Amino acid sequence: MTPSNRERPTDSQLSLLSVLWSRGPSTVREVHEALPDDLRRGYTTTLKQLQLMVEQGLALRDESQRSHVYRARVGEEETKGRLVDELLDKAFGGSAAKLVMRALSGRVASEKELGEIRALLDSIEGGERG
Amino acid sequence: MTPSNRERPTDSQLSLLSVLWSRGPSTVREVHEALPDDLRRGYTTTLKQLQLMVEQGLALRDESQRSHVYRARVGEEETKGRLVDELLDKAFGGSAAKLVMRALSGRVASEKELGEIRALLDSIEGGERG
DNA sequence: AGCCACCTACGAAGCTGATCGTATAACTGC
DNA sequence: GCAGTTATACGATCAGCTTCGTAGGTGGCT
Repeated sequence: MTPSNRERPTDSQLSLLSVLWSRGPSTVREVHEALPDDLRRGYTTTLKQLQLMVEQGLALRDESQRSHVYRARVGEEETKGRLVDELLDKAFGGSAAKLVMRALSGRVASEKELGEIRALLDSIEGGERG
Repeated sequence: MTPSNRERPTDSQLSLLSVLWSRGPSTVREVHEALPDDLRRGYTTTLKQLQLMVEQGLALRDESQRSHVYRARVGEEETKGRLVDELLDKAFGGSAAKLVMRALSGRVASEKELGEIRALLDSIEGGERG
């Protein structure tokens, strides 16, 4: 039932998806303009990518207008979750804890973020014990 | 001074590095045999990969024996840390907390792991406050 | 109608990574 | 010394991603 089972975006596709996730349904031009400068290429490149993404099941498009409107077909949470899972398998033998530790030791997290993580840990432990 | 600044392994190279990290210096054959079945290709494929990895600065080799002995040139912690950082930038806008939450909500971590994460949080907060 | 701006479609080229086949060198045992 | 086994070296292929140029359609405006 989940429409997107095997589709994983490339880095470049992920940057377009990010635009779609944050802007919602958008034309090629809108996506193109919304891209950060360092990721923006030619207009037709953005177009082609979006077309490919439709072919690959990552996006949908509405052709009812002259300027086609694209929207993400894969969810943000789901997609990012998959990326994390992949990294987990590839590099951490599936151990989320190891990944978490590496993520936290590498970068400085704000106190607010640390608090959120604690809260998450609480909810996990609370939910699992009972 | 860090010998490996730009080298990031591909998925396939990462699997070879994992063998080198766990086995230590190894011949091509040893690496080849140590690979999990689903990642093992032809022998010459493993050979070629290791040769490329030397070229790219990911591995070193000792040619003093007939069977060359390869060892990782990049550190495990460092390399995995870089992979995490990349994902962080690509998908989580650099927010370690978001990645951590996704990692923890996706998979079940053991209580031991959760405890370790808590300890890590403690040490971060303890170290940062004063 | 004619022109211009903007749109989509499509194909080509360049690059990288992965995989393998084949050629060739070196050791091992008889 | 020869055969067989095991190594390395190297080139070729294939596939996928990225990027762009160009062609052709559509709409608006004068």
